[in-house]
Amino acid sequence: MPLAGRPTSKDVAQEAGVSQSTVSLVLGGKWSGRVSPATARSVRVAAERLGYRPNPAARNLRLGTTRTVLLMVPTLSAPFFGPVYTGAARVAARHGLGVVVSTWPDDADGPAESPFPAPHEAIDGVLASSMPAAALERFQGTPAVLLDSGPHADVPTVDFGVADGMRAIADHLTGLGHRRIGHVAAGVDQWTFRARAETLSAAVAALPGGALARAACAIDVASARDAAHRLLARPDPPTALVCDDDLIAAGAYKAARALGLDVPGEVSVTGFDDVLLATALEPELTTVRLPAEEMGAQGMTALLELLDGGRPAPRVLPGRLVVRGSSAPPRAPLPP
Amino acid sequence: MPLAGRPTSKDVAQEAGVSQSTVSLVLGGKWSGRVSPATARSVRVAAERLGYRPNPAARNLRLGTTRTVLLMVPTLSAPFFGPVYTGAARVAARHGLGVVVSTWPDDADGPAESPFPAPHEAIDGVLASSMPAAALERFQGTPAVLLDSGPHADVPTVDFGVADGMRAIADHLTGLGHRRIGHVAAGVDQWTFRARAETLSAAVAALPGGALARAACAIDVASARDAAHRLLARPDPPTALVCDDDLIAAGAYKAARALGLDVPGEVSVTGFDDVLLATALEPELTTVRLPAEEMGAQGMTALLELLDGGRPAPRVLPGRLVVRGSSAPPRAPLPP
DNA sequence: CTGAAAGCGCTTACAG
DNA sequence: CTGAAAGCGCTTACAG
Repeated sequence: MPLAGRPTSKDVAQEAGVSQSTVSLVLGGKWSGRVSPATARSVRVAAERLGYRPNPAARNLRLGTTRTVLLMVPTLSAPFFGPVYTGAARVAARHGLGVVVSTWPDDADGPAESPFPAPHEAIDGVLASSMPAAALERFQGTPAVLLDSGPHADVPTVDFGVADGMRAIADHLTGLGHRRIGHVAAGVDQWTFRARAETLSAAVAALPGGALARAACAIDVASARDAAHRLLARPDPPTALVCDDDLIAAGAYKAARALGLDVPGEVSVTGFDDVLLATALEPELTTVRLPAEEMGAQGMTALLELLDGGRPAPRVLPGRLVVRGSSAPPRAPLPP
Repeated sequence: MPLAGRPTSKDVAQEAGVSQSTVSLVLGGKWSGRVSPATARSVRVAAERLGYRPNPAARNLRLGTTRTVLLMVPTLSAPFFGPVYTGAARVAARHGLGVVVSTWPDDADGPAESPFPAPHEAIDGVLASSMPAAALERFQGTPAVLLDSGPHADVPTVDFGVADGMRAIADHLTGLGHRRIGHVAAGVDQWTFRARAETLSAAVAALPGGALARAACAIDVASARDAAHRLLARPDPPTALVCDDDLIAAGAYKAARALGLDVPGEVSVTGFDDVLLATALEPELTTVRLPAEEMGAQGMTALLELLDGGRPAPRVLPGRLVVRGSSAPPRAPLPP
């Protein structure tokens, strides 16, 4: 019972010798012209002496709003979500709102079927990022904006121009002369990865002589390394590995090195996202920069609009191809 | 006014033709033996039909607890905090608590002096990680545990054995034969970095012929690269760079490469933390593994103890030296 | 088995 | 300038 024993505004009132409503007026900053300066001062002194802090639950109940927004993400370990939060928090702060982050509850634990909101759902709205296809029901009744989760009929969305980004990668590589492409694909059930796979498939299929091989992996270095290794060990290995994520590209680098293949001399590698890791790698990674912070900001803007009773239009944020040192023309094939 | 118009338990009661207290009993799962199954069913149906969700603010006020804990971190962009969250959330879930994350508010925005808690402080307790020296006052009155913030007289703490970890790095390098050490130091006002600097200084000072040069940087690749470059460009360059963070080590790699220096052949590099990046780099990074997830778990355990009225003892979690490919004996000095 | 009522701690008309 | 009172939406004794 952590709040038990905490002083309330009533205690402060008693200490200051005034009424509870006067305390509320003074500490709420609405006293000028309504309470004498001397009384206000004594209230402040009493509050300070008692270490009084208003009970947020009471205030939230009374006001009908918590001025807090929840950002839901699949994981906090992916570097992508830091900037999303930053962008959202920046816009929120400008409107006097706080942002709090949480991850999808592990369905392993606890009764998933509780009709009750999780406690941290004492919030005004939700920004749900990179949602697994299903999980939207949890928010019925809570204003929500979907980030990086694909188009949706009923809910406002902010997405990246993933297809354009993937096409830019494909164009870049085929422009360099690559024809045998390997796709090291994130085996994750999210819209963005489905869109990446479909776009790449279509782009390579449209290419005379194009051939696509695909290997799926988890979004971690070891799993990506193994998947890339499978592709590179084929009898007709790809000359370029298109990776669904910068982290996956790091795994591809490792696979190439293990096979004694130079990047980009013997195999080109591309990433997706342009997180910090992209420039920490050697060679620096050709990738598509996704404006994560902008996604957070636009998402929060849309949510504010929604909370205001508006119907925010879907937004799509273009990615941008960033060519660095990991892509080059394929080595001329040796005569058979 | 996002909550306006939402159905309340009163609406459900009316819809089901029962009293509000019966609704509360049924939906709260405390009805068996007190409400007839038929009534319970009709309440559930009515709640479903109206899309009723209990108001968490009312429930929190009534119960005096939110069953939510706030994890405060300096930034969400550092990969270190993902595992801290995971560990804390795991322990919390076991006790029916939720964890929510937030960053230190940018003091730039807003009136820092508000006597009111930020809205997201509708919580039972705080896990404050890697605090800037000052910021503790914000929690007066809220049960708090300090993570990675150094010892504290009044507040329970969980810390890493940073000094031991740094000594292990120093011993490893001096054991290899290094004498001229460069410290690429995080210029951040946090206990952990002060402890790292002091320990390294002492270790090198205790070493016959030991010499330490230090350059400070921000915790990002570019800033670290510049700092490392300054050290390596000295007339008597260090043969080993001790970096305060794995990310800083990535910058040191870049500086070495820019100067044509092989790692570890011509300069050894060590990191700290052992985040994912450490094994994505080439060569893989010698570093100290800090058990971040364990810190989150132990911190939450301590907080639960505190909420239970206990006085949890300070905890120190040992780091572990992980030797990989980035450290080697120094090249024998050429005769003068 | 069911309902009327108290009360959590605030904010804000309203009365004086 | 100040205070008494209503009410936000719950949970939980208590009475019947």
